[in-house]
Amino acid sequence: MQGNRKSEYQTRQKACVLAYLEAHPEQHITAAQLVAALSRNGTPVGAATVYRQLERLEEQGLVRRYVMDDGNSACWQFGGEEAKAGTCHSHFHLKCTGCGILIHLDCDHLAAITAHVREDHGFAIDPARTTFYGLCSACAEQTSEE
Amino acid sequence: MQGNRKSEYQTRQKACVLAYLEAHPEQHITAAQLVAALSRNGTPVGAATVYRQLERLEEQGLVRRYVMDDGNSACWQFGGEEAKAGTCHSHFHLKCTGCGILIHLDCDHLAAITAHVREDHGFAIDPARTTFYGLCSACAEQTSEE
DNA sequence: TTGCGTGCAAAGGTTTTGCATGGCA
DNA sequence: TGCCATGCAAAACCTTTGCACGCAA
Repeated sequence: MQGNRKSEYQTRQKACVLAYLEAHPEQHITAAQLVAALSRNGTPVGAATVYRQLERLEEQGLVRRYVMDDGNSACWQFGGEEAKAGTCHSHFHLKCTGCGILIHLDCDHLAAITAHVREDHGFAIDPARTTFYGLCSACAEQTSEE
Repeated sequence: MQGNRKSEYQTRQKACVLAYLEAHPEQHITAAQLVAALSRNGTPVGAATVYRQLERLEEQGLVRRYVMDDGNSACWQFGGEEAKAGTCHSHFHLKCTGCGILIHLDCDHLAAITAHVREDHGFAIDPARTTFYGLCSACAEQTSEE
């Protein structure tokens, strides 16, 4: 079931987008930043193409999309190798809305969620695309004392 | 840190916005829906006013703002006080990546997740911002036979 | 009366789409 | 060669802001 669903061309722009995200694995990057960075890199890519590539990469599970608190803009982060290798299919991610850190959570307890929801609610959760939002312990302290 | 900062007029529009949200405590309502609903109700309120009131209500903790991972729209829901109290108002959402349907999931089993992750992993999940992605039963069938 | 709240419209920003051209296979 | 991908620009979208008028206190 893996093969090429369609003929997908190998283009320079595609490689540039992915390469940049790969080079910044722990950063969340907005579309605008990506456009600017690539332009600065000497390999300019149109905004429309960036969005189209990001959409495609997201579908392929190579990058992950996050939404900023204001809801006006989204940012992307490379997170492909794990998702690609399939080692993430039983573990979830925690994204701190305070500092933006991404925590990989390996826990059998949580793996049971998928089964529970599928059996009791008829919904097949895709852990690779699902991220828990909240506050990490450090940010929680800051918030509480504010 | 509480309510009456003063010089807040009591207007019909303000009451209408709050009344509508109060009347639909378990629903997510977008600004556009709110505008449309109020207009249909015979008490039209301008979009700008709706946003201004929502912003104010959010500050006062009377309503809560949700940002969908779609990124293109935000929703509001009445119920700030309960959320603050921390009572297991664990209300997660399932979003089907196939048809886009949003399922509201009220389930005690899932409420335990929040507690577990907080205690064992030191991470305070915010159910309001967390959405499970996956496939609903209908879309799962379509995909499997494709 | 005073001044906040409202409405309309225009601005602001992000993301999507249309269409002709260019590049990969 | 065929066909996908790109780029530019315009559109679509949600949200915010400016300004004059209306209404609550």
